[in-house]
Amino acid sequence: MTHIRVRSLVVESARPSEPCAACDARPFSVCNAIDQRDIERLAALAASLTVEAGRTFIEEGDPAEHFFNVTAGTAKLFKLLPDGRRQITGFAPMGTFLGLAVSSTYAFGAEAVEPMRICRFSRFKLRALLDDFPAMEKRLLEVASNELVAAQEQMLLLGRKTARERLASFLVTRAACTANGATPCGHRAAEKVTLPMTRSDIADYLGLTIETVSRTLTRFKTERLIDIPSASEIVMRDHAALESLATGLH
Amino acid sequence: MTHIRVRSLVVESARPSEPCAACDARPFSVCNAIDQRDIERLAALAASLTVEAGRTFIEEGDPAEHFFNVTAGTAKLFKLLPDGRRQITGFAPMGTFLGLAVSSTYAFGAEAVEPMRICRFSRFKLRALLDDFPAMEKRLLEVASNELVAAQEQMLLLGRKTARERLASFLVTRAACTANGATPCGHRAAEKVTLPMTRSDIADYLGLTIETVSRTLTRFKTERLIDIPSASEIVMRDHAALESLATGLH
DNA sequence: CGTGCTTTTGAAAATCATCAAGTATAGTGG
DNA sequence: CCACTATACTTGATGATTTTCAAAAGCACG
Repeated sequence: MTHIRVRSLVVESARPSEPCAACDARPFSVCNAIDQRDIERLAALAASLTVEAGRTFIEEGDPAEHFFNVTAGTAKLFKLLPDGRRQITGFAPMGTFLGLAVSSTYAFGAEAVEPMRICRFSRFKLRALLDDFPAMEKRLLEVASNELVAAQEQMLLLGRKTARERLASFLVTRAACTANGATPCGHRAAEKVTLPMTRSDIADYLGLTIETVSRTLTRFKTERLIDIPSASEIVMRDHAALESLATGLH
Repeated sequence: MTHIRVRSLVVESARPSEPCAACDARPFSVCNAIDQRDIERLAALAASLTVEAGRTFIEEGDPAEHFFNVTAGTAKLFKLLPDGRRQITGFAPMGTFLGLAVSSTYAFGAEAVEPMRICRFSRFKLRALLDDFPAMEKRLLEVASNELVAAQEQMLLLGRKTARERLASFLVTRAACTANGATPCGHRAAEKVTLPMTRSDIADYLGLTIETVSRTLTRFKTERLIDIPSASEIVMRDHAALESLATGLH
């Protein structure tokens, strides 16, 4: 198989190997706003790419030529300061649409946390297509609205919550959004939370240091709020306590 | 961290006293996506209200029955924790569209910083109207995208910037967005920045305490970066230095 | 010219960051 | 399969920025 390097990602096929009609991520993405009979038009625009773990596939400040859709795996979205300080603004699981912006350059970077598959669309062509599919534009507005709400919640966390509250919030949200089977963001609280990201990622997401993340999790463990069978697995032992911590009730 | 809760707001007229066609805020708002000849349909949905300074006109968690458009004055948008900790997630100047959300309840509160005029729309009716005006829906998506970018920038500030950097960022952004005449968010850097909000508001916006805000501004003054003719007026004496501070260059 | 509010300033305290080892864990090649 | 190395994670001691507590100084308003 010939891998062609385009900037920092690997192009596996110009045509989606699994066309939109059979896409696993479709039920969770804006694409499902397009009817079965029209889906071919979307598929014609899509390039399916593989991104290996740790690879940056959107570079902050680069010309924004594409939209992306995460079809498998998870990405982290981040912004950097010149001296290297990093803020992860969100994690993008399967179904996430990326690249919404009016600006001509990307306002954030994106890097694969785990091996990923993404769908890439020409910004220009997808914009044109959107004119024919107002339903998809409506979905995009819904998605953007939801992200805005999530962003405000995150601002509350970053601006006003303690380290303990931040970690509790993170775990509770993760538990609600953990992929149990296929659902990327269900509502049932999971017992076990899988963390595909490193402590460093968590720290940069919560505005803390890795040491504080580690210490806080250890303390949760000694307090019997969680178990830590492995570094990337957390078992919620006292979901109620964590939730009340997360909402700021000490 | 003052929290005065007032439910009702002052309704001045069911019909806009200044109809949409002659609205000062229209050039800066999503409403200008609607043609002159169709603007009456929008005006028919709009109720123009006066909100006195300090009044809460959106209560977090209340049923989201309306959209709002700020036609004069400035609002602060915020989220609260049960113990009163507050995070201001943004300031909404003239032209801002409020209430975008899929949820049936408001995800944030809104309170007038200065005397305001707002346009109120029934969520249900405006949604219906939007189906006839895809251009306005497109504008809404643009607006939401821009706010998302701003939110990410704010997360970087809250999660990773020092107090000095936060204040510098705040002043630089304010300078760029200060209403010089009519433009609510121009690009020319203003010398003088007017701060309609209190130190407490600034603190809650930047994730700091009022004391830290005050001390940091005083230090900027002794360092000749700014002048503070009055508590609500800041003169940028060294815009370049503030900008490099804001971007994290010490 | 008080009265109540916001703002400023000072001193002490605390949370979280930094510096520094030490311990798992995973991936690699012998 | 096992050592070996690199990386990630944990734990401890110290330190600094920011918060908290406290009080004085400005300012607006009746």
